[in-house]
Amino acid sequence: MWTDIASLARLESGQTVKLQAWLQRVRSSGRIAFLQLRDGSGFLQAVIDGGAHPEALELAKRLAPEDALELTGVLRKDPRAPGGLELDTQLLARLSRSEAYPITPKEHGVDFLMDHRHLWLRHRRPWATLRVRAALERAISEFLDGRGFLRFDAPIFTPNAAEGTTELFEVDLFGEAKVYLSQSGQLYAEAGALAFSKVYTLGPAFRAEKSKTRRHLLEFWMLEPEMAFCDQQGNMALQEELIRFLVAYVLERCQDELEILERDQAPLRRAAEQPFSRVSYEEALQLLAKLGRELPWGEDFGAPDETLLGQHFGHPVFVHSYPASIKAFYMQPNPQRPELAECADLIAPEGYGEIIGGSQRIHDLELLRTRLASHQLPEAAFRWYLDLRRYGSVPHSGFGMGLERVVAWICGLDHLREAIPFPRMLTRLEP
RNA sequence: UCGGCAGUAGCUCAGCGGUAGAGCGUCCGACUGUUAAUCGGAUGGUCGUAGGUUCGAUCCCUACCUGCCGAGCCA
Repeated sequence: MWTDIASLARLESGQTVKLQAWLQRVRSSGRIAFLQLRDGSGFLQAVIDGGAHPEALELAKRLAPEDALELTGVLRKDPRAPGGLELDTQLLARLSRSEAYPITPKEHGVDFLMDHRHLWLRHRRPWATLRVRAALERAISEFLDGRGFLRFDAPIFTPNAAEGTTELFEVDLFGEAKVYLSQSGQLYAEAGALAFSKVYTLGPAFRAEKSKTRRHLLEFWMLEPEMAFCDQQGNMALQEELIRFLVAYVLERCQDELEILERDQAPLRRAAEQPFSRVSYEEALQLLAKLGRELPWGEDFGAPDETLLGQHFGHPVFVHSYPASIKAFYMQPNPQRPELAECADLIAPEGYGEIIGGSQRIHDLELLRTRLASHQLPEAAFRWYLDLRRYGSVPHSGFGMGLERVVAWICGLDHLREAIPFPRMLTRLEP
C-alpha cells in the first residue's frame, strides 16, 4: 500500500496514497503549510490545510529539515506545485527527528559541501548527477552485452605497471611483498580478448599523480573494452557507436535529471546525431597553429589545446595517429609511417577534453620485445603478456573510457568530483 | 611540484591600527498558496597557526598550515 514519489505520475488525481519520505523544507503560513519532500525516487510538495486537519498542521509547524515522515493524503495535479503534483495531506506522522541540519537553503562553498558529502548526496544536484552515472553504467552493459562482449573483471592488486611505476600506489603485503593498485585493466583485458574474443572491464583505476585539476581523481572508474581480430579503424567505429548510444540513452531516459542540472542539451543532441570528426595528429597541429597555438611536431597536446580542438568541432572529435614517441609501448605502429602509432584520443566538446584513449596493440612478439627494451621495462615482468603474442597472436584493439569524465560532460559539471559519490583526491579523502 | 587567490558566527560574506557586523540557519511569535516565502524578537565569535612591528594587531610584516583556481601528467 506504500508507494513512492516516482510512481505518482502514473496515478490519477483523487487517489489516496501513503508515502514514507524525508522533509527537505517546510513553509507555514498561519493555517496552511507546505512540505517539500524527497524519498530517493523523486521530489514532491505536500500541502496541509489547517482548517481541515489542525493536528497535522500543528505537527508540521514543529518539523525540521531531514525529519523522516509518513504521510497519507490525496493526490492532486496543481500547476502551483513544483513538479505539477501535490499531496493534500490528511495524516502526518514523524518517524524520526533530525538535529539542526547543516546544509541550508543558502549558498554553500564546494569545500563545505564536500565535507558533508554524505549529506549533500540527498540534494537535487547530486541526485540528478549520480542517477545519470548509474544510467550510463546500465547503458554500457546494455550496449556491450548486446554486441557479444563478455564482462571480464581485472584484478585491482597488480604486480607491475603497464606504463612505468611512478604513477602507482604501492601496497605493502605483510612486509613480505609489494603490490600496486591497478591503474588500468588493459593488459588483463588483452588476455581476456584472446580467450573470449570480446571483453570489457569496468572498475576502479588508481593514478598516483599529484594532479589538482577539475579533470583528475586519484581513484576513478574506467571502462576498457578489448577486441581480438580488430584493427584501429574498427576500434574507433565501436567507440563512436558507444558514445552516441550513451548520450542518446541519457537524453531519452534522464530528462528530469538533465533539467535539474540545467544542462544545455543542444551539444548532446549533436553528439547523438552527427558523425564524429576525425583528424590526424598532424592535421590537429596545423589546425591549432591556425587557432593561434604553435606546437612542434612530437609535442603532446595540453589541456588548453584539447579545449580548443573540442570547441572548434562542437561535437566529439577523434585525434588519431600520434607520434609513437609520446604514446605507450604497446601501441601498434602505422605500417606506412612507423614513427606514428595506430591510436586515437576522443575529445569531448565544451572544454571537457579527452574522454577516451585507445589503440591497436602490438601483436608481433619480436616488435613488442623491442619496445619493452626501448622503454627500459623489465621483460620478466611481462612474461605472461608476451605469451599472448606467442600463442595464437592476432591483431587486437581496445580503449579506455573515463566514466567520470563522460558523466561530467553529459551532466555539464565543472569538476569530476561531483561525478562520483565519494571522490578521492589529493585534498579530499573524507568522508 | 610550480604560479595566482583565499582563510572573520553553523553557512555565505562585509569590515577596520583603538576590544566585532549583515544576511541566511537555529529557537520563539505572526500570517490560508508558499516556491532560497515574508514580518517581529532572541541566539550566535580563540577574526587559520606561530612569531614580529606598535602604547595598542582581526587589520601591517615574516614563516607555516589549509583550501580554491590554473599548469604539468593522464581517463
